[in-house]
Amino acid sequence: MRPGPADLRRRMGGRCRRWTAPREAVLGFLSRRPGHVSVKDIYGSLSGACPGIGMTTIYRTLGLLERTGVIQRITLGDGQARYEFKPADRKSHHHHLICLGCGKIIDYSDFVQEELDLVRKTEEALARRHGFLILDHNIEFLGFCGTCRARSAGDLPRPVPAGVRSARKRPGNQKERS
Amino acid sequence: MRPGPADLRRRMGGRCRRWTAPREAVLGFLSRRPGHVSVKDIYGSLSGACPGIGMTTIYRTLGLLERTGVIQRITLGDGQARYEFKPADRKSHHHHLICLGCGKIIDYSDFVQEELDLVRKTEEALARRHGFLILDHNIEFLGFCGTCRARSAGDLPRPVPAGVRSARKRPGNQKERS
DNA sequence: ATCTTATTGATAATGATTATCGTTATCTAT
DNA sequence: ATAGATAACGATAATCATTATCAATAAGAT
Repeated sequence: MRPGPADLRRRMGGRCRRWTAPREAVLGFLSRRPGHVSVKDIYGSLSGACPGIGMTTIYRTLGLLERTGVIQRITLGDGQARYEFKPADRKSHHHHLICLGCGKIIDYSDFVQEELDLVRKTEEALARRHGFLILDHNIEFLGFCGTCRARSAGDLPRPVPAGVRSARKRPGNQKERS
Repeated sequence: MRPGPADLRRRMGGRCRRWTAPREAVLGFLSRRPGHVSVKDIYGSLSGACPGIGMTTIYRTLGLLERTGVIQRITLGDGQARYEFKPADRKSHHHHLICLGCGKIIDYSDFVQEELDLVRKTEEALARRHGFLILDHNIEFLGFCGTCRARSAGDLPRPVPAGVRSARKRPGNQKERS
């Protein structure tokens, strides 16, 4: 079942001094909404749960949630960070499949077992060889989805690369920053 | 041996109409310098090879090189894109090990074989299941390097998360558009 | 109910990346 | 070599995601 307010707060452990309406609203929204959410998505969706919430507060709260480990930050290179709620159970581990044509993101969770084997082995070796403590990992596949494959069959030298960054073509731009 | 001007240009195939001094300078610099280079690194290093080159040109050239597949763009989330030359040979395939404390990046190329097995299997399944054409993949491990482990032994609730994003604490910020 | 101070939010500042647009220089054809 | 068409350059202004400030507000402790 979906986590309630008390559960959400509990997940913060002693990592914050005060639990406020904006924090409840942001975390609640993320926990309830699957997928990769941008800051503007959040801002635009909180008029009900927390009217008058400011962008600054959202950014600050996201930073808090991220370092607490309750949410994950994802940077695709389109100049805008995305956030994703991390369910408490380990089962929901997944990775991303990104279309370079339209920017669509697909989550997949196949081969989790094989992946974990590889990852565990790699982690041990990296720890031994470089003195690193591994906490997390990301795997992403880049390519073209069915629709984009059909549309752009073999015209590589197009003016704009087409890529996750295609979003940049519009108005201003990011910064991407990563 | 290191690729010469003619080699560099050849690698562009028919993907650009004219070969110019700025392009030669940017690609030459990247091909010669290992690691993850920022736009400012490039700008600051080209006073010799191409005096007077403008930021705009650098950005445009990087975009061209990226969609041609000669270089790879890396976004770590610190608001600044990095670029890396892709050697022609397949041997140099590697991934990144990122320290959340100081942002240091270590390249590693262990377990390439196991990784390739996993990747191939995953690619086939994803292609079948989602109609995707996979072109590339990225794997990165996040954690703390030896130095940072020692320094911050167990004081998680620190004001600033410490993370790749630590760079953001300084002056302005990204936008990490990546 | 009162007090301390963590949080908030309006506003200005930052800085990476793009859009413009007149100028320059690469290639092609002569 | 030379001339012409136009791809590419570069100075400058514009965008926009993210941060820094700072006075006002409100959680949580006493």
